[in-house]
Amino acid sequence: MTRQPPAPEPLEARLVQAEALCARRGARLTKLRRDVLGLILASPEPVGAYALLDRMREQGASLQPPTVYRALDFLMAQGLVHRLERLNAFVGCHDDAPHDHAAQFFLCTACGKAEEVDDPAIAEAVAATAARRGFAPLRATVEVEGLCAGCALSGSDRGGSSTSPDGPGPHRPHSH
Amino acid sequence: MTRQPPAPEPLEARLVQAEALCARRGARLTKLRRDVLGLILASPEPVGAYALLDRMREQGASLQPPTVYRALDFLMAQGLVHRLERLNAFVGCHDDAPHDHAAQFFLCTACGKAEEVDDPAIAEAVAATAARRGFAPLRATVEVEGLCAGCALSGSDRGGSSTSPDGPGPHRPHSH
DNA sequence: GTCATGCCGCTACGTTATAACATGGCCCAA
DNA sequence: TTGGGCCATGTTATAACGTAGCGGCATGAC
Ligand SMILES: [Zn+2]
Ligand SMILES: [Zn+2]
Ligand SMILES: [Zn+2]
Ligand SMILES: [Zn+2]
Repeated sequence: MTRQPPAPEPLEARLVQAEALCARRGARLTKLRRDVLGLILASPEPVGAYALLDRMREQGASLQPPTVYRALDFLMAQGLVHRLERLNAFVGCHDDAPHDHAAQFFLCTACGKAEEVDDPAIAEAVAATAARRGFAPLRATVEVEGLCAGCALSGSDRGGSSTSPDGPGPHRPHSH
Repeated sequence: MTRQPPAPEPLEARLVQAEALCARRGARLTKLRRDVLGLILASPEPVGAYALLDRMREQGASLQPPTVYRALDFLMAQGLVHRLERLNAFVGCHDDAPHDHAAQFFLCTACGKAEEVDDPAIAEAVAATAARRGFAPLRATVEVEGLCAGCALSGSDRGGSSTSPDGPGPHRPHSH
């Protein structure tokens, strides 16, 4: 039980998919960029740029902040990763064919996980309000903090080890 | 024409109102906090913490980052100011009786202004999606970047100096 | 070949935020 | 009056996040 495989197989598949996507666009998913993307996709939680830096270095690479940020810029431009403003962190896009799309995020303050959703109703509500004000939107940041389904259950329904064995706690709530 | 008074009068009124509000709650709007709030309210655009620090020092104060951040924490806890995640900056709440309320922001990348709105439709759309996922939201960040009505006009309708004489440009677009 | 382009290594720096500890005033009880 | 709890602030240092700018090197076009 030294490591459990949450999703080790789809990772490579997603990398291959990303490669194909970039190739189709004439963009170059270099080894560095691919490695960074791999680390992001492998992480169960959003990753900060400096955490990525550390992990790359642990893997033998020798690089500096600008290199990681450039890779992140590329990946964001390709829509392969999103930036979470509240966390100063990055997550892989869950879309099958990533592009520059409107997305919303639900961030659990207990377990630290980020769920990406693409809800047209939210996007439309925002667009409608913008239109009403004569505002021309370019991109919208929607990030909701709270408790995910699992943590909300184990938090209120004390004693019931229904879905998630360990309750909320271990994660630092990220004060802000 | 060295200075035009955009809203110099309501400022003091809003400070008095904030004082009354805090008093009613048993919170103490000290001189420091009041000064910080005053600077934020006086600014036509969102202000960064270190910009506040500089302005406080220009006014003779001698303080360090933690002091400003503590004041900002207090003001946010009272709902008197909001933090804009995309800008790492702060704005005064436009609500008449500020409290901890859901708000959305429209940020103009041309003129740098931030418009606060409180649109129930957006809040409800977010809440509905959260409920559907079993997610218990605590607070939502909604920040839309784009061009405000004035800048959108002067940007597309070149030559027409309808409302805003100077087109978009002088403001640094804040890359991210 | 050689030239342009794009990617990356690297130094140095700028910006934003917090930890940790010390100080001073205020109120109240002993 | 004296001590202690509480809150706001002062102070020092450092953590965390992000960028400017330059130069080298590979790749691919001509
Ligand atoms: Zn996405
Ligand atoms: Zn959770
Ligand atoms: Zn508000
Ligand atoms: Zn504008």
